[in-house]
Amino acid sequence: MRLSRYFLPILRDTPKEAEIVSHRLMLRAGMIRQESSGIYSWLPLGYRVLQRIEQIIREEQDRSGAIELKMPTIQSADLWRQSGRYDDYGKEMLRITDRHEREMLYGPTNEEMITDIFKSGVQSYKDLPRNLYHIQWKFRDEVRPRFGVMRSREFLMKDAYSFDIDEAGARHSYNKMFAAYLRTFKRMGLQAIPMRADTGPIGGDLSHEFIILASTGESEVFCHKNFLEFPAPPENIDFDDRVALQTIFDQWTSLYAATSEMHDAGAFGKVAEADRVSARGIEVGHIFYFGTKYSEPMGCRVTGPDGNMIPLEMGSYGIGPSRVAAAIIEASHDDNGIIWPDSVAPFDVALLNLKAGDAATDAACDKAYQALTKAGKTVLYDDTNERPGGKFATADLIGLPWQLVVGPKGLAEGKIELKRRATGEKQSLSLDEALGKLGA
RNA sequence: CGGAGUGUGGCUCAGCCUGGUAGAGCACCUCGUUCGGGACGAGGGGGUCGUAGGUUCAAAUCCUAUCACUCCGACCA
Repeated sequence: MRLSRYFLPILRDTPKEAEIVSHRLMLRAGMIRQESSGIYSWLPLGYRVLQRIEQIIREEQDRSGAIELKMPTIQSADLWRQSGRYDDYGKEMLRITDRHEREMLYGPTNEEMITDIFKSGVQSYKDLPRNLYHIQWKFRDEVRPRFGVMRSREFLMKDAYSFDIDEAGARHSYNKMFAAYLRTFKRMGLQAIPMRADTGPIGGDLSHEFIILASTGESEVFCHKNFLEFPAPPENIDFDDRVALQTIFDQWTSLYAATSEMHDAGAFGKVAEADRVSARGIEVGHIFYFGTKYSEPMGCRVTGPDGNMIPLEMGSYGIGPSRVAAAIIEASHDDNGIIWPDSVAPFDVALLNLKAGDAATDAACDKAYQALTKAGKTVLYDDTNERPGGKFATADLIGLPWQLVVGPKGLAEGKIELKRRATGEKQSLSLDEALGKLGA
């Protein structure tokens, strides 16, 4: 993409409402724009990041055996009356009336709808287990939205729902998501720590929040420091291997880790002092096992082996990709701007033309652009005639993994600069060498 | 929802107290000089001062209402 043809509204000043670094940087880098309190547009650069995050989530959900579908944002109040949550959910739910005076709502979550869908499509225990997920916009009318997309009212959520015949099966389904989440966050460059969590309005008795440590996190968390080094499950893990998944679950829950709501100071005190981590954290995922809380009242049952009707054991599993985008920035930035992990960066390479209009420089940049594109790299080519200093600052702000700097001076010496954003390391190379380093 | 505060060109803000018909920096446009880590000069465009009402010869400024947004507390991906 040529910058001269792109839509990238960079801000030089920091908008005053932005309190935390991810919000500031997302606004300054032209990723998002506030439309209303807690409601944001994702501008082209931000949307690319969001899509990459979504794709990693999708790949790991699929790997674990979950099946993607798409449910609507608008739901009928009747569905929620069946579970009894229409009245329970309170003002956080955005209620809407259509032209026929029918009561509708903008979905804050989808347990009711998926249960309704599932029961209409499955009659036998032989059709189990299943896990269905979608990635869809949600709306929760937060009393106080803040921190940009970190706590917004409209937000994107991947929500998965598992259906099993019995508790043992449901626990395996839970463990699948547990392992998939560890892999998902690791791929995004985040070390997420599962912590025992309160189940809140979703209900149930087994629940973990996946927390990443960040000084601007909203919750206070306590954990064993070894969690910071734990490896995620490997790519080839067998999700049908109950023992292997239980082992992963046991490992990751063997040490102390809790949010402030679940914190047990006494238990934490037994952890060696040097191993204790008290920090602030950002919740990037939350998984629940809640048994028959929805299947029972909504009549989601199948015929079991003995011919009797059995209500399904369910769980739900959420990740907020829009929040994750902000969380990644909280975890990965410096004074100059964002430092994108390779896996979620909006483009792979920033190509900086230091003298647009100069024939030799333009030619070298064109060559690099084409070679990189052909090699499957995404390139944001700054072909504008801005002052070079501004290009460097902009490149650091938007934080692409690599910066390839091409100017007449370097070309004359046969050397151009390749900079790694994360380390600041710069190499002087010939154009071909630089392209080789980038895999082109 | 309780408490506090803010609305003035795209962004950051001054002006308001003490009414006299709107400013600065950045950004943007033109020309020129520049060009390797947020350039310089000259010229230029852009604002119903959140909205509605009121007071007044006169309102960004005073009064009333209203809307929006932000921050501090209880909820959540």
